[in-house]
Order: sequence, then C-alpha cells, then structure tokens
Amino acid sequence: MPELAEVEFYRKQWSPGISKMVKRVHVHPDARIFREADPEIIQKQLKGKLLLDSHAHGKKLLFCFSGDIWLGIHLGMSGSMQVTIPEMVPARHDHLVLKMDSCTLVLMDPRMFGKVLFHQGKESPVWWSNLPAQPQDEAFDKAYFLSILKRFPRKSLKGLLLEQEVFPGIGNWMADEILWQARIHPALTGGELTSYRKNKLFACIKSVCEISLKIIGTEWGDPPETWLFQNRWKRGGICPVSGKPLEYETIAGRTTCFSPAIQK
DNA sequence: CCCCATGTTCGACA
DNA sequence: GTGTCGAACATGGG
Repeated sequence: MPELAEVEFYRKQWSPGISKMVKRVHVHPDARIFREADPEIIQKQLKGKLLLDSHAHGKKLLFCFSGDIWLGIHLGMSGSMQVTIPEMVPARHDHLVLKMDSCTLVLMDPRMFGKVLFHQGKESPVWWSNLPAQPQDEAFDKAYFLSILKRFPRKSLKGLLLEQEVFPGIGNWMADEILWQARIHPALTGGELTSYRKNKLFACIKSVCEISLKIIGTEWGDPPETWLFQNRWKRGGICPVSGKPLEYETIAGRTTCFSPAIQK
C-alpha cells in the first residue's frame, strides 16, 4: 500500500510512543518480514529501551531507541503501523508489537513483503547512509532532475519514476498521477521530451509529492477530486479532464492507468 | 475457480 | 553495460 505520503503517515502513528519505555515486546518469530534479522534478538534488545526519534526517507523508516538501537522498517505492499490501547492482544498479522504504559505500537503486514532491519551501534546503520535526495527535498532541484533524465535517456518515464534509487518514495499510483498531471504518456522516455515538457514534469513531481504529503501524510485525507487518484481504482474510470475513458496497460511491469486522450 | 493488488528482487534474455 | 520481462514472495478481496 504505502508510498511516501502513506509511509510518513505511518511513521507518525508511532509518535505517541516517543520518550516512552518499551515494557514488553511481542514478535511472530516466523514472520518473513524479519528476513536476515533475528526476531528474538530484536525482542530482547528493545525491552526496557526508550523510543527516541523516528525518520522517513522515501519508503523507508528508521526508529531510534536508547542503547544505540536502530530499527528499520519497510512496509512493502501491505504493511501498516498503528497505535492502540495498552491491553491490545496481538492478532495474526501483528508481527511486531511494542507495549508501553499508555499505548501499544503495532507493525502489521498480511502479505509480508515488508522488511524489518535491526542495528546496534553508535553510528547510524549502513542501510541508512548515502540516501539519495527525495523528490520533496530542496536538494532535488531542476538541475539534479535533468541529470537523472540524462542518465536514463531510454527508460520509460513510468519505469524511471518507480526507481527508488532516483525517486525514493514514488510508487505506482503517484507515478501515474504525476504523468497524468504532466500530460505525458507513461511509455515515453526522458530523451523524447522537449525542455518545456521536462519542466512540466519536474513541476508535477514536486507538487504531487508536496500535496500528497500534506493531505495523506498528516491526516490520511483524500487527494483533490480533480486528481486521477479519485478515478483510477474502478475499472471503467473516466478521465476527469477529458471525460474520455481511462486506459489500463502494463508498463514497466506494473498496471499503469492513463488517459490516452490527453497523455501523448 | 478466476484475476487483481499503492513493492522488491532475481534470473533469463535480447 | 542497458533494458525488459516474468516469476517469486504470501495473503486477501472481488
């Protein structure tokens, strides 16, 4: 489910636990999301620690605990995070549960395409270093954006926007939204764009990220009615700009929704 | 039963 | 090296 705005929303879900102590930890030891990390070690190490801080970068999350403990979370396709009452009882998909005096922090993920990383040490973990600029960052400016297009001149723009190495946090619906707002066909390549269209694309990347973060990232609100987002989920959807039918095609390996009437 | 899903990774192949 | 494609992962919803 989560792209950068949803990831930011979920990060904040655990904020009620900041500066509180982890009293008890429940894990599902066999859950695939722990991957190479050892859930028993995570359980043992987190107990008695204070949650200090949290950060999001693209689709990645970092939670810092006292005792130089660092917890990384990637929500994959179906992961989510919640805060709930102290008495909650972990259910089938609640793979990591942190019990505090006044609340419980829950990480759930039915499909388990997500990932949990664990690190102990003074220095921040290697998997949280050398992170590329995010589209919503100031460092992600037009010159940087143009250099990306130059670097991948023949890759479809849909596929390029999904590259987490260059557009961290952008996922399937955001990529479609950006290209639709920019009136650019998703199978076009960066090399095929006029400089006018490159500028337009850059502006749409910035505004879709910014508005999504504001609306979804804080309150999980719905994006504006005028967005493709509101029309794409139901098959047989109609482009809110042209009034013509939306089309669904697999591009770069993902279902892509676009409006042939306005995206050339 | 079928098909689909807001993600990532890996191997095969042109 | 580039890019594309399909499969795999595991579960639930329509």
